[in-house]
Amino acid sequence: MSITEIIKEGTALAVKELYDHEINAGDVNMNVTRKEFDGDYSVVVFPYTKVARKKPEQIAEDLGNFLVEKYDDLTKFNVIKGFLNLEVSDSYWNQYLAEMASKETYKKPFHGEKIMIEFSSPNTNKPLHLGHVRNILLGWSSSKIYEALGYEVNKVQIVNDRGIAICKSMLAWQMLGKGETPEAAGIKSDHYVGKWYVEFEKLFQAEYQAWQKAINGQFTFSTQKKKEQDEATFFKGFKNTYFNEHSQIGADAKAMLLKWEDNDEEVRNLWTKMNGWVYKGFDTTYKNLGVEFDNLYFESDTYLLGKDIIDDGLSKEVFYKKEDGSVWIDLEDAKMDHKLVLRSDGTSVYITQDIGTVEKRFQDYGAKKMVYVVADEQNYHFKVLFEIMKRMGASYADGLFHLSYGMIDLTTGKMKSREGTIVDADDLMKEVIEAARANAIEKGGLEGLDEATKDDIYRKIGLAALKFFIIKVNAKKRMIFNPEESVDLQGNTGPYIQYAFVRIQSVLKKAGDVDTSIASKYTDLGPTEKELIGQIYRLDEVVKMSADQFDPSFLAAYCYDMAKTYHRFNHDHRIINAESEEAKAFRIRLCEVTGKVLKFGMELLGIEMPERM
RNA sequence: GGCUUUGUAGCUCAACUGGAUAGAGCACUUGACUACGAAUCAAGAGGUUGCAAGUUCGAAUCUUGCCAAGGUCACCA
Repeated sequence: MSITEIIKEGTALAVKELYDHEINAGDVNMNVTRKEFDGDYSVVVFPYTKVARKKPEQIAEDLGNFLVEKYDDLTKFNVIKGFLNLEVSDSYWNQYLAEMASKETYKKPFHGEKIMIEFSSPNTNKPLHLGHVRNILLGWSSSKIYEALGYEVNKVQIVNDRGIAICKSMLAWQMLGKGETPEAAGIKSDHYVGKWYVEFEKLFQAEYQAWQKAINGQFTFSTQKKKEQDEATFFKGFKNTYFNEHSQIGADAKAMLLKWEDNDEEVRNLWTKMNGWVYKGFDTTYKNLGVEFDNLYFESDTYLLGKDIIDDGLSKEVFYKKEDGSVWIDLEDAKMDHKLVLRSDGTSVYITQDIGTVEKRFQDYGAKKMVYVVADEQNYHFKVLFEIMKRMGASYADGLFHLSYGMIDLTTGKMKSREGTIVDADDLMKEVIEAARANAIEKGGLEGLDEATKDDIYRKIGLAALKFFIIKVNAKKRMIFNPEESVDLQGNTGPYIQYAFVRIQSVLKKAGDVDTSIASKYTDLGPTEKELIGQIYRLDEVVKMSADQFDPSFLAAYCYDMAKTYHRFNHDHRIINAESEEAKAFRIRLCEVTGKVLKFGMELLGIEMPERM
């Protein structure tokens, strides 16, 4: 039994024996003792004042005596106000450390359960940006965390490879590209397709501007404007209508989409070619980010799915049909709205294909847990989707989870493609690696290594800075991205944690072969040493919490705290020239385990550790 | 307007899910390298947790009402 369980169970037992009152061991209110007090764990005794009919101080005294008397691993206690501070024996910590040192890995063995996690899921008309980076880091890290807990994880993305957006890129390339290729243009291929998307927008805007000044535009403005509305505001709001009803180039793009749906050979060939460029570019970006997927779903394969489920749902009266033939679901009793699931012409909408796709995924893989990493702007969509699946009686409905994360703002405001403030993923990675390189060269410390090894280290440091900067923030919250802070190497950063690891490797290397078997004879653990073991002890709990809440930021905070404690430990204690052989053995072992835990934890965040830096 | 999320130090974020004097980093001031790597450590200063009530032995956390910011309410995806 773990020491925390002993304390909880023991407290429950004490309350039963001393005050004749049943409590659940799991409900015992216990936490790590704050630094300013003596002890390792603290039990809050206020909740027992009613059943004990005593003052909190007296209750704490009673419980403390009971626990220390009964359990050898609890050696001392002190009482401050309503808090019972317990001290764990050095031998317990020492034994625990030995156990952790002997483990090959901290990963749990496969237990048979499966989970599918969807993340990234880009559109194919433009390259990946900062928003995708947060998405990918959350998805990747969650995958690693579930793997560490013994799940089989299927990492998937749905590639939004069809629709009006890619047709815009295709049309612009067809009109102005003159058969050029990304290679010929010397541009990374996904950026090249993105370029044509921008070109389309330019053409469209030019056409729209001209129309606004011409007689048709002026007539529309004067007849349809709201009171007091000026011309600029009106035309801003009118853009979509113009695209759909008046624009020539808009009509051309839509015609192309129809041809695509009709399997027109020429359009399909162009589509295959340009999407191919995009995938090639994405592959590079994913590789540089250090992520990969197990399965891809393409929207072009799935966008027609779901209609049969709608039919099924109609017969089950989950849905209802309006007179015009459109199909709806009434979710008012779940505090939502009426929602369209099939158009009056029988074609599907966004949610229809999601209904079909979720069923397909369950048939493909059979995971009871299926997770969608998607920004919080789609909260309502997923609420509706999950409610529909529940009403359809899907066996996996309770295992559906929307890992909803806040969008990223820049210090200058929101990211908006129209205002050119999108932070590109490739550029960003390049910048952080360059910053790491410049800094490392300035600091020195990599003498004697060849260029390739150095480059690999710069890459690890730069990416650690970027990734940790993003993943340390609570996933649900909106975050502000400051490019300068994202390349910081000091303080609460990825490189700070890497540096703790590098120091450990350096110590271990210098120490050479040390017989750690005598570590258990070291019986005079200092506060910092205990604190460090106490943190190591929390590993399982933190991984579990990150998994349960689908939020790697807990793990990020954990790694940082541990690195911080290690740096202090390293500063306060002599390791190689310790005061005794036992102390040396113990500290070497503590270094080993801390290094292993840090590396393990950071790996779950998708961050690599360098041996030197 | 309905629903929803957020508001904590100058800035970026925490607070183990209701516990002790609300903690870190950055920036600022000061000290520590002939100690196993100073990308480090130590110290200082910085707070009416948006505002106001309420529940509780105890509230940043729960409830309600205001204030502010974001998201969403398409036969778009």
